[in-house]
Amino acid sequence: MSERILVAVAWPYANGSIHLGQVAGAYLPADIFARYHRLKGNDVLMVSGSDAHGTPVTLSAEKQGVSPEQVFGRYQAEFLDNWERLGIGFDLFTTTHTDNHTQVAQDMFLTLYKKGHIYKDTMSQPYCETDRRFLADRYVEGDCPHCGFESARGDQCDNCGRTLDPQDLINMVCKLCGNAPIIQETEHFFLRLSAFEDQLLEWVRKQDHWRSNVKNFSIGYLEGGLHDRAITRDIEWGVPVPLEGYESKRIYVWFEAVIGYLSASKEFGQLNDNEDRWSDFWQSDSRSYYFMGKDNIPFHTVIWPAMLLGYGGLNLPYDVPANEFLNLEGLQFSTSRNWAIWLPDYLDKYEPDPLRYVLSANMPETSDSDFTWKEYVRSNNDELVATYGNLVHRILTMVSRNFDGKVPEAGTLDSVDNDLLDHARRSFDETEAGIEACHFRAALQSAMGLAREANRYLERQAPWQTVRTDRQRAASTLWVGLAVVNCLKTILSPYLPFSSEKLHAMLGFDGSIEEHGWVWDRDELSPGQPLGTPEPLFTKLDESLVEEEAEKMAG
RNA sequence: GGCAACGUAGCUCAGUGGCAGAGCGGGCGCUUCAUAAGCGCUAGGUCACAGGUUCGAACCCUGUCGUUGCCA
Repeated sequence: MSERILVAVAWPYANGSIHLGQVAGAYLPADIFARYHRLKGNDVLMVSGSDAHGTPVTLSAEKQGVSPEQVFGRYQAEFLDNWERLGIGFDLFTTTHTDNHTQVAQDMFLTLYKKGHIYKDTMSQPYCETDRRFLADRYVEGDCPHCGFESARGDQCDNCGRTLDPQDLINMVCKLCGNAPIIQETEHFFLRLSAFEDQLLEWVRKQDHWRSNVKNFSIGYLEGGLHDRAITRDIEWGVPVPLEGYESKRIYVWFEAVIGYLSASKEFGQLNDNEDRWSDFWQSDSRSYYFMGKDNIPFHTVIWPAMLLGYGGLNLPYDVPANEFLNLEGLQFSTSRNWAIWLPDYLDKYEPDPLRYVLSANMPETSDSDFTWKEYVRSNNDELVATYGNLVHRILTMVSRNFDGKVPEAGTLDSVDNDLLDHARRSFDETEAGIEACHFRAALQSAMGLAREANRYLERQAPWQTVRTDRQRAASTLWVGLAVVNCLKTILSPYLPFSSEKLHAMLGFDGSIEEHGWVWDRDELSPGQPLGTPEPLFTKLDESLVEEEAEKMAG
C-alpha cells in the first residue's frame, strides 16, 4: 500500500554557502529518507528552498554593495548546483521570494488575523534618525551588559552567547552609520502563541515516536509558558503586510519562512499542472517529517504547529527528527570565523558518495559528532574501499575471469551459503526498519555488517581455490556472493546513490534503481545474465590529503 | 540564571536495571580471488567525579565539574 510522505527540510539563509554541518544535520538525512520511501513506491514530496528574506541577506547585500535580489539569486543558483552534485533529490527547492510564497504567507497572516490569532500592539524599537529607519536586531551593536564585549549584536552577544534585546546594549550604535539610535514606539502585529499552549502541550505529550530530546525539549519549552511574539518589522525587504496602512511593514522572517513548506508544496503542484496536489500532503492521510538542526526545534514543534492549528485544516508535523550538531576538527562550524568546509569547495575536489558515507556513519543523531579529514580518509579507505568496494570488486572479477562474465548457475547450497543469505535478509529488514525510524546511522551499520560478513564468507568458501577443484562449488559460492552484492546495492542506495546506480548496471540490470525498487530476492539474478565490466566503485585517498586540508583551514 | 541534552577503549560512537560492546586503529598470525584489499586471534576501559536507591547501577535519584542547544 502506497503511503504519502512529506519530507520538509530546513530553509538555508541565502547569504552564504552550505557547509558540511548543515548537510549532516538536515539535507543528507532528509535525502536518505526520501530516497528510501521513493524506492518503496511511496508518494514522496521533498521540499525546501532558499530563505531569501531576513536580515542576514540584507546585511550581506549592503556589505557587498549589491541588491538583496543579487545575493539570494547567487546562492539559490549555487544551492541548486550543490544538491545536484551531492545527489540531494529535492522535488522542489524554491525560494521565499516568489509571488506564490508571498500569496500563501499573506493568506496565512490574514486568516490568523481574521480568526483573532494575530493582534495589533506597540513595541519599542531602535530608530536611526540619520538613516531614517527602524533598525532590526542585527543592525545595532554595542557593549554587552553581561560581559562587556564591545561588539555585541542586538539579538545576541557573540562573546558570552547570551540572547539580548537591543535596548539592553550599552552605547548602542547603528551599524550603518555609526550614530546612536533612539528608541521609538512602533505598531506591530503579534501572534497569540499563548492561546495554543495547552493544546500544543497535549499534542506534544502524545508524540511517543519522537526522539526523546526533541520531545523533552518541546515539553519544557511549552511548560515554561509561551509568549506572544511580534511577527512584523519595519523593514523593506520581505513579504508585505497585507493590510491597508501598513505598507511600510514586512512579515518577520521567522513567521514567514516556515510557511515555505506549505507554499513550496503548492508551487510544486502548479509546476506539475495539478493545482490540488499539495492537499495530498497537507490535508489527507499523509505523514510529514521535518529535518533540521537542534537549534531549530521550537520553530517546528511549537511555533509552526501553533500556526497550523490556528489556520485550521492542515496536518501537523508527524515527526521532527532534529539532529544535534556536527563539529569540525573538535570546534564548532563558524561562518564568521570561516571555520567550515563549504560544500561547493568539497564537491569541486572530491566525490559525493564518500562524503555521504562518512557523514551518515557519523551522523549527529543522539549527540554532537565530529568531522575530521583524518577520519574522512580513514573511513573512505578502510570501510568504503576495503570492506564494501573491494568485496564487490573481488566477486565481480572472479565471475568475470572464471565464468565468462555471466551469472553462474548455483548447485546445491550448503549451510554456510544459506547462513549468509539469511544474514542478507536480516540486514535488508534491519536497514529498512532503521531508516523508517530515522535511525540512519544504525541502519547503515547493519548494511555494512553484511558486507563484512560476506568477506568472512568468501574467506571460508575460498572460491579462488574451489574453482580449480570443484567448479560447481565455486559457481554456487559466487552466485551467493552476487546475490548478496545485489542486496547491498539496494540497501546502500539511499546512502550511496551514485555508486549503487553504477553497481546496478555492473550487475547487468537495465534501468535505474528507483525503477527497481526497495526489494531483494536471492533469485533475482538469473543464471546466464551477462555482467558489465567490473570497475572499482570507490577510490583510495592519499593520506597527504589530511595535511593539505589542515593547512588550508589554518590559512 | 532557568530548561533540555551530552560526558563509555587510542579515535568515532552503540549500549537505559542482570558477565562492559562495535567499527577503525595497535600487536601477533593466516591467506593471496581482490583497489597491499581479506580473515582469525589478541591487547586496551575507575563507563566525567562524589554520594544515594537496589540483591544487583554505565543505566534510576541528588550534587559537582566540563561541553552543547534553547530561553530570560
